[in-house]
Amino acid sequence: MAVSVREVAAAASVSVGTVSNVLNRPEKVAPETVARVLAAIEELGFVRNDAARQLRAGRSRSIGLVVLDVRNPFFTDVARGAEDRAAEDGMTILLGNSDDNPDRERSYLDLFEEQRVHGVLISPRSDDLPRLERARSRGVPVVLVDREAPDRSFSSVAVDDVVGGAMAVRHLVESGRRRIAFVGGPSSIRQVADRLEGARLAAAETPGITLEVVETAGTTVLEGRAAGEAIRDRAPEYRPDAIFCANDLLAVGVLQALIMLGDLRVPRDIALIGYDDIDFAQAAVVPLSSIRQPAWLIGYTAVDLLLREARDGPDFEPEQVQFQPELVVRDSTGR
Amino acid sequence: MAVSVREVAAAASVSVGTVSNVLNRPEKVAPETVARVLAAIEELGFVRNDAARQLRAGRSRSIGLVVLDVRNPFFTDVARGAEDRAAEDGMTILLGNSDDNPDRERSYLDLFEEQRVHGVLISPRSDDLPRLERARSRGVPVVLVDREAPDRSFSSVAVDDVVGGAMAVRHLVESGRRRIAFVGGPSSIRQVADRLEGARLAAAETPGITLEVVETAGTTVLEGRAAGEAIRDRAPEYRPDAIFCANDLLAVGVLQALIMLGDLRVPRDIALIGYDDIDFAQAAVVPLSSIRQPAWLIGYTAVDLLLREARDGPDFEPEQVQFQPELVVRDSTGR
DNA sequence: TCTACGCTTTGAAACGATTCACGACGAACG
DNA sequence: CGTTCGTCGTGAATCGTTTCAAAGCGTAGA
Repeated sequence: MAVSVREVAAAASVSVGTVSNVLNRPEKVAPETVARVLAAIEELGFVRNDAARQLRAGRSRSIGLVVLDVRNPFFTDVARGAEDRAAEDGMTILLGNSDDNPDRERSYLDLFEEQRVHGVLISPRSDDLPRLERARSRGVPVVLVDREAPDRSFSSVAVDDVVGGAMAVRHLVESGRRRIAFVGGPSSIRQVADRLEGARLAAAETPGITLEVVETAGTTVLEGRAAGEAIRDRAPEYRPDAIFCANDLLAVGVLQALIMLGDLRVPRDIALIGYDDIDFAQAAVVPLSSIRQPAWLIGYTAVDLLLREARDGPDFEPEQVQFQPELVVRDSTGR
Repeated sequence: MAVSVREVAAAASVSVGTVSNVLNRPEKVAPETVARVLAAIEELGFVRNDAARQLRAGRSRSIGLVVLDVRNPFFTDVARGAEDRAAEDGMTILLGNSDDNPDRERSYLDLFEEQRVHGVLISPRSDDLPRLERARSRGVPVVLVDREAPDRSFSSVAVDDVVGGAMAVRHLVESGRRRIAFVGGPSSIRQVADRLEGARLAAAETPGITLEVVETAGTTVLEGRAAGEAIRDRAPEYRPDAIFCANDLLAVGVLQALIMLGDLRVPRDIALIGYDDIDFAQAAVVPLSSIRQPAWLIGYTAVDLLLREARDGPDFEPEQVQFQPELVVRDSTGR
């Protein structure tokens, strides 16, 4: 059924070795022979079998990427950055999304290991570092995305979420807000926990500021809407005067609840700030203030580190790249 | 370096065949032996080499999916549907995005063929059907997503974009609009062309309706903003009183240009309707009317067809599934 | 005691591309 | 004319898993 090098070789009256050379090192083969082999390939419709290739090579030409949620534009931007850098070296990205589920995360890791990927990029949900250690000890480079290893044992590309969280709350406080609510969860997600920590630090800087936590089960628009409805339905005196959402998706949901399904005004009654500065933040009902992260660059840099680690082998020195978040002020916090 | 079945076999004092059986048909092996082999696997840290597995099996356990743009939430939803259905059969989705670039589309197809994927889902940009024919003739099932084959020679899952386009314009006309602009492009994208065709049909139904086409180079928020700015900057008498965008991303961009960067009011000055009904449509500055498509279901169904085709072999009868679009009215068309 | 049967296990063959030591050939050189 | 060198091409060995015909072994029935 499938056409193999052997048949191509027969058709072109050369050996299989020559066919392989035409495919991989054409300059080593006489031009005339190259032409003959290419003609045979064309005629027979030969397509290289990547599995056989990989088997021989020992590893594949792809890189695994596990993200928390593909539906979040932030992560698709990261993926694009990764894809672009990978393409420069003729590599491919295998994209998996864990949905913040440790089992899914693990199953993607297993899958990637079986595929003998060139390396794994992961924004690990849980603190399953031992597992990552093991992968690495098997020779699979691992780069942490959007998260740093506690002991700097892994390379990582991250943005300081504690600083970002503090930025957001400091901005709210400076705009005159006092009763702040943090909407986000679950706290098992590192990003969420860090942003909250930053928020706490910033809140503590000024006396009289209260910081309440409204925990959500996830970070989607839907969950944001639910949290927003809960806040909207409180008696006015129990409502916060500002909300900081762990990401823009949540903020969009909160916005829907407050404005569209309720009759609160943003920012008059409640100020709102999100995180990630996705494309839609700017076009929201009330343009959303947010904390911007260089998503594309994160992905690009992560693959870059990964490839360097793969090249240098086990004596590679892990490297931590840290980007700084940036405050983007729009109407939702009362410009 | 890497641990192979051979070493596991040696460690457990069995043959390689038995190790393989433990992995694939444990019920055929004596329980005690299974335990011994599993212990050896655990101890040596054995990980199956998928390349070798595939080489033997002849094809991989993944399905290729080429989408036009991963940044469009519509397509990530399709991808999620596909992933969910694939997972039911222990398969994986390989995601590639063509960016509406025929070269990229082709290179992903090549890649998938080399990987010996189980099949390919594609929303083909160009009319490169011959290429798809060829892939299929090599035994790779192909299912068209969001597009139908002219001659019904391929299975497909689609939504009738002509009907959807007509729906949108009919709604605008019924709301009292007369001078309609269609924003979208390039027309080489089938979805864009079809939606425009539907728009033309609907416009022709009522005398006195004009339909102008504002062609864009792509379907992103950015391009929408550019088109919106061009329209905004016209003298009032040359402005349309309604805009139909080929997708929600464009509509969001137009919205930004009209309202945030300009001072036109939606829907008072101009009504606006998009397409896809992505999550953000509802939370836009002015909640966006749109034409909804069952994205997740499209992906799910496409994989389902694909797997059926793979099972039934070459005598499979191509099947066309067609979903109906649905009008969602929100403020942007003046509810 | 012998045959038949079922349950386990065995191990060589196969999948297809790549590699590499080696051979063939011709040209250049002394 | 013999030697050396360079260019091309060869084909067996290899990667790791799965498959499958066959064999080993114990038990039950004849």
